Amino acid sequence: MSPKVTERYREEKRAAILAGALECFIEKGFQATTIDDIVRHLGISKGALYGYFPSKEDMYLQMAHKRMDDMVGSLTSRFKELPLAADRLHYLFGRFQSQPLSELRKWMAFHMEFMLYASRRPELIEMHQQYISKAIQLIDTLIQAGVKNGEFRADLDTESASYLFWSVRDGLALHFLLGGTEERYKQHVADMEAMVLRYLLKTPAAEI
Amino acid sequence: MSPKVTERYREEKRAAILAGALECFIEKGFQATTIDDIVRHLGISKGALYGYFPSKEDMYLQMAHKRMDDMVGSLTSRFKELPLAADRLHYLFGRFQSQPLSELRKWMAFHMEFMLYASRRPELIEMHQQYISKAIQLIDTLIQAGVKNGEFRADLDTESASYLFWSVRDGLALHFLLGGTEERYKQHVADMEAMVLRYLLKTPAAEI
Amino acid sequence: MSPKVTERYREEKRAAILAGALECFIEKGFQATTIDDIVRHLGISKGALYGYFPSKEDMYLQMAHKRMDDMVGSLTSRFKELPLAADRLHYLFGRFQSQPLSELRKWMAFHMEFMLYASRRPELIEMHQQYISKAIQLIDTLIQAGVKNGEFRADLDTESASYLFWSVRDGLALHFLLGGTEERYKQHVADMEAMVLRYLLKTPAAEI
Amino acid sequence: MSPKVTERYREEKRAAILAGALECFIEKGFQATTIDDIVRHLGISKGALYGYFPSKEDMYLQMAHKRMDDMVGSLTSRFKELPLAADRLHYLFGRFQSQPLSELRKWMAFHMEFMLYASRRPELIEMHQQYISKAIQLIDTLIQAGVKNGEFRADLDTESASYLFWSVRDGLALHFLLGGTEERYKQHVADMEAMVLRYLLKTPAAEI
DNA sequence: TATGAATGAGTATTCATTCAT
DNA sequence: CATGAATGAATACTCATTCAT
Repeated sequence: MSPKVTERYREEKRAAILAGALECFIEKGFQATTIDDIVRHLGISKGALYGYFPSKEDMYLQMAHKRMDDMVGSLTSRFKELPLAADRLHYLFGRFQSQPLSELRKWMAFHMEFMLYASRRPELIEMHQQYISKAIQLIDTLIQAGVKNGEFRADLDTESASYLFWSVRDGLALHFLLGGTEERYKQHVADMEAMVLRYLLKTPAAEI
Repeated sequence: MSPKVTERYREEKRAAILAGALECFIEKGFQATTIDDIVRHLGISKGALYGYFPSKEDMYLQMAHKRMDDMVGSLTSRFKELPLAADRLHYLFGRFQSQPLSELRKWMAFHMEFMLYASRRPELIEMHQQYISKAIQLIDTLIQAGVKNGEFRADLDTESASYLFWSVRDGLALHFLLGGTEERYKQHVADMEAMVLRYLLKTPAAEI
Repeated sequence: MSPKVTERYREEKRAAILAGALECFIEKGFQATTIDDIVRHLGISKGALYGYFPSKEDMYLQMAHKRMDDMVGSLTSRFKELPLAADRLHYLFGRFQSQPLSELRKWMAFHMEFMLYASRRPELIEMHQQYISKAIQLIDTLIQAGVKNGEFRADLDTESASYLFWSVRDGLALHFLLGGTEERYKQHVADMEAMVLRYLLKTPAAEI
Repeated sequence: MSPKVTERYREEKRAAILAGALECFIEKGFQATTIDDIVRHLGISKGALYGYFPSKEDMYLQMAHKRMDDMVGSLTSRFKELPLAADRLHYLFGRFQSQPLSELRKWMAFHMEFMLYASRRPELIEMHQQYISKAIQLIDTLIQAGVKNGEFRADLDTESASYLFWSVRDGLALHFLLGGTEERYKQHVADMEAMVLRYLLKTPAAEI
């Protein structure tokens, strides 16, 4: 009869379990992580975990969505302070550069395993498209604003450009998944920024 | 009793097994493919298979190497007929575009599974670096030739540019792993070519 | 604070729980019905349920007894209005015939599951004998009355006849557990009545 | 390349596993018997068992069919030596009587668990009807022969009578599942024979 | 009394690899 | 060399029951 307290408690516990499970997944991968790993890590019982999530797969899905929403939310709010499209992009590349490589690798592995997993399950593909389109739209909107501003070329296919943006970024992370130095990675991100801007900007002379 | 014949026979059988296994891996993925799947597909016995390969993992590794060597070899010989760096790149993008999406997806899934697999096994990372560096060097050499030619900008970090080249390409494939139309994919490859060339070429005005 | 009220309340709640649990058991079977199913069906909490019954098994047992007592009670009172043994039997067969097959099946499954369950637990067997003997005695008494009346043959082993009566009845239900039409079932019950009467009656010529 | 030897070996092993599993099922029941119980009992590995049967359920089904076929086969061949329908029935009742109660109980429990199990799985019901109809037809044919012979009444619904026959038999076994003495059981079987014959025979005077 | 979160033992099935024939 | 029967470790999920609030 006290839904408020219980509800809040459940929500917190739920989040705690998700966080603990994420640590496990990132450390060992989705498939390699067993339910026993997770409950041991969290210090709870199997039954407790299953009281909050119906399956391992479900935990995985909710986690991926949460991560994307967090990223989009954080960027959206930050972008409000940056009126110029080029500045927004620059901010983004700065975030890419400042993320430690070790962390990027784990995220990338997590993300890839999700995609691989989804690619064998037709019912997850639709859900994944929604997931990924949030990121595409974010950049698409950014580039459209840049075009309106007069910062970027008017003849751009903005959606395609958004795809390319994420492609270089994800492709680069992919190549650093298994090796490469922090230093080299930063260099590549810088060059990537140059390449992307040269592609978007009206006057190539303006490039870095 | 002549060792040559036996040796040749073994080699052919070995290649046949690898080819059959590859078909299975591409169809179902590495983990999902069982040894039983492979021997059933090939019409041989488990014992026979293990007479040629010590483990499933080993088959996987040899296959990945073979694939890369084939690609590099095929491109290297094709490049001899194309003196201009820009033409070589154009040829490459043409290959990207003409590959059916369904096939690309399978290759990408195969490739990703390999990387994910390697990322959890430190002993495989070194081997993967060699594997990947073959592709990097191919493009690095191509770009260096372009710089020497005077086709490309002299201030390029050619290795970095090579990384970016493969990054956009692989990143794009990654985004199309789970969905997207053939048409849209081709459009993105075309835009990708524009972006890369705009980055490499001296006179952006020269771009498509 | 008056114990009477509390006691009465407990008794009613207890009966309500038993009734709700019965519905679940009949619908899904004893083993397949979970405590969660029952409390969900009743809209109460697990703790509440365990405040009234020490275990799932206990609920099961009490339920079976109640059912048998109800049946015997109902028949006993009905029999008072039927002086002739043959009429009493005819009434019984009428009840068998008029019970919808779908309902009979559920009862039969319930009954069988109880027996199977008991057959693996020696401590329940004694209890089951009491349970079953109530039904046997009911018919035994009926037949003895018929013999005294002069309706039935004097050389009958009445207890054995009572066993046979229930055997045909339960065996028939058993055969219809998994299939068969309502129509066919009624036919069999009619023939069953003919067979039983032909066995009990002095003058076979008197049969239907 | 030696299918004969292998085939025979597989068949024997298959039968041995079935026999061992049956012992376990009869001892503990289908659901209560774990795969570990069975392999421990047989002294083989789990993998070996699953090389012969795809699932526990499948073993169960094959076993039930084999048992029925064996019974029908054995009776059919025995009946060839008994021209009179009444003798055939008498032989059957003799078999019922001579079967030790302890064994009957186990068979009955096994049989009941099968039915209960099937009653919750629509896809098994059809299969069960075929299973049971073999027994019904055996007796139906027997009774029809008796009618033609002039031994039995001409106005019988022979199929219905066949149902009644098995009903008394199975119902009796059901009542002795949980208790009762060997002696009492034999008495009931004898009375059952009397009841059934009195029902079938033209001249009741001819009974016992 | 009522609640419902937590417990944790229990189980069918898969599959890479071996090895006797 | 080839065969394929055998091995056995590994793993997600269920549910009757308890007990702190």
